[in-house]
This record gives sequence, structure tokens and C-alpha cells, in this order.
Amino acid sequence: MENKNKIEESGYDRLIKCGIRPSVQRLAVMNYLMENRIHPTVDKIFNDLYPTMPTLSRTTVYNTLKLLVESGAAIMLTIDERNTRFDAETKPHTHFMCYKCGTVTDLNINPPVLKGNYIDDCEILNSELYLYGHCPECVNKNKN
Amino acid sequence: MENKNKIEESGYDRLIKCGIRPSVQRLAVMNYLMENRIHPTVDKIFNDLYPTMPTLSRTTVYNTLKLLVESGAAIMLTIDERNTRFDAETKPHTHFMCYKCGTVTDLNINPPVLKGNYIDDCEILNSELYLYGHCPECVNKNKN
DNA sequence: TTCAAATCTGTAATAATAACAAAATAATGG
DNA sequence: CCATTATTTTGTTATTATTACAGATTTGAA
Repeated sequence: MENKNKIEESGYDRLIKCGIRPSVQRLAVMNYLMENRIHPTVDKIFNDLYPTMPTLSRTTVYNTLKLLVESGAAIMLTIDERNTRFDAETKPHTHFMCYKCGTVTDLNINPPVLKGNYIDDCEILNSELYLYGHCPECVNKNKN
Repeated sequence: MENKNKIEESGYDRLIKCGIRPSVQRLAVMNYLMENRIHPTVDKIFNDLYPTMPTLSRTTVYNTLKLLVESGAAIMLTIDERNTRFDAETKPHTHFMCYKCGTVTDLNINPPVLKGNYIDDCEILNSELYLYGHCPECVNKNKN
């Protein structure tokens, strides 16, 4: 995996490659996801973009994320029961969520790559490996 | 994996083993999950139990499922973005959801067993492998 | 049998997401 | 460059899953 916190490709290039017209709003969301590998929720994205884009609508963030996922420019994670989260890294990798602080991070462990195979006659198009537990920060916090 | 559609243990025994007092409602939900390995949503469980238990409350189903998961008598799946789903099979196994019909099934492929390990200093307590694609029924439906 | 604890129930509140229609913006053809 | 059309964005409203809560019921123990 490359740099943990940033993807070395421009948001513009990613949108074009995925056949998405690069409006200001779409670029903002795409760039946000590529520069902030924190698996943000819709609310996090909206709140972080809003100060510099005061006309931005929450609906646009929803619409844009839906478009990004459908076009393969990002993936949606259901690791968090409460909110859907989004990631600009579309290559298979493993996600972890801390039960205590709720943070979602990437883990350096390869998930099984099953896309394209048939298993029990099911055609596999996508897969996600989700791990849950305690992150280093929360593990240390409880040592006292 | 044993019989695909039923778990060979009584709901009563499972509740006792997990330290849960076996009320009528809890038994009904536990038995339903053990006899119907369909990874049902809360609504599905409620609607299926309601005819034979007309005093049952949806809130009780929510409360009971929460208790079952916390006590280790069942697991919660977040494979489906829209609804949480539940499974009485608590041993690690792989889940599949069909993009077309939404059905969730078990797959005969072993997930990586990582519980108890530390990965990147994260203490792993649980893991889920979710696969997505087209189930045999929906694959065949489109062959025409 | 009585009292306290546990459980269940129904309603009301919350919060995430989707539907929709009007306004704004961008693209196209003359 | 203007007029028309298509696309995108926006804000409001609706929907739906889930949670909070308080009163009613049931259970268990003394």
C-alpha cells in the first residue's frame, strides 16, 4: 500500500478516468476523499467542506458519493452500523474499526481476492474484509 | 459447516449457555434465528413471529437482538447497507449478498481467522468477510 | 401473598437517507 | 453571442430504521 494518508493521483484525473464530469462540487468531494484517508461519513465530508463552500448542500454530497461509487471512483464501507463511510482507495484492502473510539483505519493485511470467481455458483463481484477490536490508542488508554 | 438451514442445539440451551434468562419472547427470537438461517432483518423477524404472538412488540425484538449479540448468542451483520441482519451461527463463516435480489447466504469458503491477534498494534476481537455479486437464481434469470 | 426486580409494550423522538421539484449552471447549435 | 436544452445543484419534505423512555406486566424471592 502506498502512503497511508494520500493517494498520488489528482481528483480531476480520477473523475475523468471514471467518466464523471468534474463539477466544482464533485471535485471537492473527490479531492477530499483522496487527501483524507479517514473513511469519513457523509456528515464529516459535508461539515469539513462547508466552511470553504458555504453554498454546498448535503444532498449534493449524497448525490456525488452515490455517483462516485457507481462509477468506481470510490467505495462504500458498511463496516460501521450507524453510518456509511467512503474511501477513495478502490484496490482491495482490509478495514478495521475500533469498538471504543469508532475510528476506521486500513490494515496491512491482504484480504482474500475473490472478485471474478464463482463460489457455490455465486458470481463474486466485490468483497470486504472488516476487522473489529481495539486500536492502539484505546488499548494504551486502558493500561492504568 | 453443519446443516445449512438449522442449528442442532435448542434455543433454550443457547440462551442458558449465554447467561440469558429465557423469557417467552427471547426464546421465540432465539429459536427463530436458529431454525431460519436466512440472516433476517428486524422487520422480517417481527413480521414472522407476530401472527403467533400478537402481543409482541417491535421494541422487544430490538431489545432482544441487542441482548443476544452482547451475550454472544448471535451475531449482527452489516453486510446490508439498509438494515442490520442477524445470524445464530456465531462461528466464523463467510457471507454473501446478491446485488439483485438482496438475499444474504452463507458461503462455503473459510474466512481468515484473525480473532485474538494483533495487527498493526490493533487488537482483533471480531472479523467479517462479506462478498457481493449475483446469486445463482439471479444469474440464471438473466440468461435469455 | 407481597414486594422488588426484571421484562415487555407502545408511543414519541432521533437520525440517516431518499424523493422531488425548482433554481442555477453548463453545453450546444444557430 | 444568444437562445434553447440538458445537466447539476439546492432546499424542503418524506421515509425509514433505530433508540429513548415511561408505564404496564410479569417473574422471582422472601
